[in-house]
Amino acid sequence: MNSEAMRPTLRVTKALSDIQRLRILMMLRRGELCVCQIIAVLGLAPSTVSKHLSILSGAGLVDSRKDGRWAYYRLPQGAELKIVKPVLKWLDGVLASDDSIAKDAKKLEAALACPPENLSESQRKRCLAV
Amino acid sequence: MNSEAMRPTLRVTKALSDIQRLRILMMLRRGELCVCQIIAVLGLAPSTVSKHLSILSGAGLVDSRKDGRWAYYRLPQGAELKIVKPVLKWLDGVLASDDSIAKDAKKLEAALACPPENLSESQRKRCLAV
DNA sequence: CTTTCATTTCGTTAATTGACGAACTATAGC
DNA sequence: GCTATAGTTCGTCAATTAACGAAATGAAAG
Repeated sequence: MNSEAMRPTLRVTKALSDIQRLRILMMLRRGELCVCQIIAVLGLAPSTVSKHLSILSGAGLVDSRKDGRWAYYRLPQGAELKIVKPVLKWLDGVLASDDSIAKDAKKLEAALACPPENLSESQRKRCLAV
Repeated sequence: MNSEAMRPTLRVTKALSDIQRLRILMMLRRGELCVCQIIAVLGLAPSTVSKHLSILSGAGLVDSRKDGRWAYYRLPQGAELKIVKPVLKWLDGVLASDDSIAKDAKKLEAALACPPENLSESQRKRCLAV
C-alpha cells in the first residue's frame, strides 16, 4: 500500500468524500473566495471550515494565498490542475442539477456583495444579515 | 443537503475513498471477476470483500450477476457507465504508475489460472498456493 | 505597544467506517 | 434428504473522522 501514486490518489478521493468539501469546491468554480465568505455560506464553525480547506489543499484540489488578515482559496491553476482537472470537470457535470449547490451559489452572491476588504465589520455584519 | 444529485455523487466519492475498493475497481479493468478471485488477490476476509463490493454496487461503480454458486462482478456497461466513466478513466490514468496496483494485477493473473468453474476445490487450492 | 480581527491549531466528543468471525442463505453434488 | 461450498448479513471492536469551542498566531488599526 506504500505506493507512489496510490497515496496522492487516495488523498484526492478522501477529500471528495465529504459533502461540505464538495460544496466548497463548487463554490470556488465562481472564482477566488475569502475564508470568511465560505464560512458565511456553509454556516459552519470557522475552525471546521479551516480544517476542510486544509484537507482540500493537501489533496491539491485548491490553491491558497494570504493577503493581510485574509486568506483566499481558489481552484488550482498550475501543475496540480493537470491531475485533478478531470475530476473537477466530472463533479461540475454531475452536480449541475443539484439544488443545494444552487442554493449555495445564491447565498454566495449575497456574501460577495459584502466584501471584507471594503466594509467595516459592522457594515459587513449588517450586509450579510440581509 | 437532501438533494437530487448530491447523494448519488457522494455515494460515488465515498465509494472511491477506500484503498481496497480502488484496488477492486482496478482489478476489474481486466474484465469480469468472481468474488473468490477478488478475495484471493486482496487477502481480506470474504465478509469484508462482500461489503466493499456492495458499496461499489450501491454507487453504480460495478455490475454483478450470479451464476450457480458464484457471484461475478464487472465494471458497469449500460446507463450507469455514462455517469461514472469519466471517474474510472481518471483513476485508470492516475493509478497507471502505481506499483501496488501492478502487483495486484500480477496476483490476479495467477488467480485467473485457477478458475473456480473448472477445477475441484483441492485442485484450486493447490493452484492458488503456487 | 496594545487591541482587534481573521484564520489556524489543538483537544474533546459523537458518529462513521473498516475489519473480523459467527450465523445465515442458496446452490451443487453425493 | 444430507453435506460442502460461495457469498451475504449481522454484531462487535478498533480506528478514523467531522464537528465544536478554547487557545494560539499573525497582521492591521488605534
